[in-house]
Amino acid sequence: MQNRAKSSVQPKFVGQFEEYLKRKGLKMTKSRRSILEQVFAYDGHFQAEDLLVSMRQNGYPGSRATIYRTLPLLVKSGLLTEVIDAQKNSRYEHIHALQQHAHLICLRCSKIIEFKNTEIDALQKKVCKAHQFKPVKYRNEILGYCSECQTEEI
Amino acid sequence: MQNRAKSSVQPKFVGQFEEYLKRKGLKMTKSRRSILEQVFAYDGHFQAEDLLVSMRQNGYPGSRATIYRTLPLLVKSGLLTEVIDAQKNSRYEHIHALQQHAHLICLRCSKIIEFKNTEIDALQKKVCKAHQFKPVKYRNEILGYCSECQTEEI
DNA sequence: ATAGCTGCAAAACTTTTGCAGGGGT
DNA sequence: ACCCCTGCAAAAGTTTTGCAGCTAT
Repeated sequence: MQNRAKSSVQPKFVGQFEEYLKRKGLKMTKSRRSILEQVFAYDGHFQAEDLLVSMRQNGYPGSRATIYRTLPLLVKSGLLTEVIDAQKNSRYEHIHALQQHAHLICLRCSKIIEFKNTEIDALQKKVCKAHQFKPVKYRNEILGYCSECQTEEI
Repeated sequence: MQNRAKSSVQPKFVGQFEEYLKRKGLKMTKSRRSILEQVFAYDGHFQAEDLLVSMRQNGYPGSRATIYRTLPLLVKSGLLTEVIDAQKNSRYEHIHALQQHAHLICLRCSKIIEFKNTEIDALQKKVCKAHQFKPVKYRNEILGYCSECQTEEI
């Protein structure tokens, strides 16, 4: 039972979550802290179910329900981003400090390639402003075939 | 039993679908034709279930399964576009001839506002090319609060 | 003390699938 | 004829929820 990933969450992220919770009149609990830790222990994109398995393996408690209840909170607190994959399931990725990015998702091998493009971001913000729309979440996913899977037909 | 919406599908769309089906070794059937008609009778965005109800109301036969099996074909034939809504369900809209567009989706009232931005489209294509990625489907949905629902907090 | 949390299991929902019979080409 | 299609109902799979007991503040 290696207590790995124990210190992988930067304090400022914990703080950001606590602040969000407080603002909403919610509480910081052991479960939520554990989930926060595990979430940041992930390198890439993961699903709720992945997280559950990972938590069980690492000896953390936590039920499926709690995970499903917590992930949206992390999204709303700004620590997590939700990506809808090719199978239309929710995948998440934590903000690794860097700027926002979008995804190319392969319909055959399910690979997810990240890309960033500040021009697109800027244009999107402009559109929102023009419509007096207050953006919360951007979905900018391009589905198709990656260079290795191009032979595949739709 | 008004036989409305009978002629709302332009022949060229029927042709396009037939061509796709032929290319795939599939058949044009009554069910598929009915679904095509009903799909083009819709003004805005609809879900599979909406279509089922609408077809029942208009006296068309057709089961849920067939609808779920046909909509993806229409997408692949290029006649329909899939949009993932705030609840993560599939919504569809037929191409009303015009160019591609993206969506602002209100998290509170679920309203869907369309917008087009050719600059964004061009940039996305450029990104794909840079990654040797063959795009099939673009998801460009911005979730947030429309001008009337801004008071709402997340 | 008082909200709010958690876990479990059941429920809810959309979407998919197996199968037996019907239908285009 | 052949293969594809359809309907039904059941299944699958993810996500949500009710409830009873527990826990931060």
